[in-house]
Amino acid sequence: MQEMSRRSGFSEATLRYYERIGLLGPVDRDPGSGHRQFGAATVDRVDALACLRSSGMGVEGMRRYVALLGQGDEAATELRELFEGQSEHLAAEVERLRVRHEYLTLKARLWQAREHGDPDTEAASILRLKEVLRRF
Amino acid sequence: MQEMSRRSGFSEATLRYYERIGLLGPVDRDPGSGHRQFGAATVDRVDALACLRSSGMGVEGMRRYVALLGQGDEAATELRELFEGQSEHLAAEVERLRVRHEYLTLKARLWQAREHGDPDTEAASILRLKEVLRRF
DNA sequence: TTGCTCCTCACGTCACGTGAGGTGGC
DNA sequence: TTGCTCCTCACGTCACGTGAGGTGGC
Repeated sequence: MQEMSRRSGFSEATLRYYERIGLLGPVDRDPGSGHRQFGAATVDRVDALACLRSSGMGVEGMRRYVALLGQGDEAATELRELFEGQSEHLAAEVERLRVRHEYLTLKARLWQAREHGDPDTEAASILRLKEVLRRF
Repeated sequence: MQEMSRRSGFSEATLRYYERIGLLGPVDRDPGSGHRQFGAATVDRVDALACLRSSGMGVEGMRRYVALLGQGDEAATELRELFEGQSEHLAAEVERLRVRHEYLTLKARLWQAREHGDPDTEAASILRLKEVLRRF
């Protein structure tokens, strides 16, 4: 369980929740302890779900993905489109986050300049911040 | 309002919520209509909040940021540390998302191969997927 | 015996979203 | 008059988080 959580980035609570609402399909249990035994197919599915979730897909979308999976190769076109769409979505998100990362770095530099009383670096940081803000 | 929402990426509902809980400080109003008039200082603050939110900071963290802002240069060290921390956090997140983006792209290619009955591309995609999964 | 990891179940929480009903200015 | 954008307020929602109380195997 712990390992699955680390691998996927989902919390243990989230994985239990996903199983409960049917996103994971049937999950085997250890007969003695009742602990979950995630099979290879479930691991693969959770990998995909983790990427889809990261790309902004919600629970309903993931339900749709699971439903398409159940149709196998018949749904190949829809599955391709689904992954293409989320891939583009995530690419755009990554780009936005890169800009915001630059902003945060510059803000750190700005406050460092103020911390040490360095007006030149401060002014330069402010200028570069304005550049970055244009890309918002 | 609309413009502020687009610029920041926050929904209008979120901006109203943030104002209500005190994150935005005092916001001017048009005397006739009661519509919000975001001043330059508020715009700057919302820019910063948007980047901090994107880097995973929650409402409590943003409250802390606003409190530090109120202390001005006295809190320069804490503000530098705050931005440095969130910057690193976001950098790591961007890296994780880049890997996941690659995964989604490969999955799209995989289903495209199945769609067109192209077993070579399918096999190649599966191999590259295994590579990507090692970087999870 | 003592940790450690896992379990279920009920309820709580965070960060907003939504809908009703209404207003000011082109 | 008709859109359009904004407003408030109350309630709803989504996606989990948490805590209580408990279990199996080193």
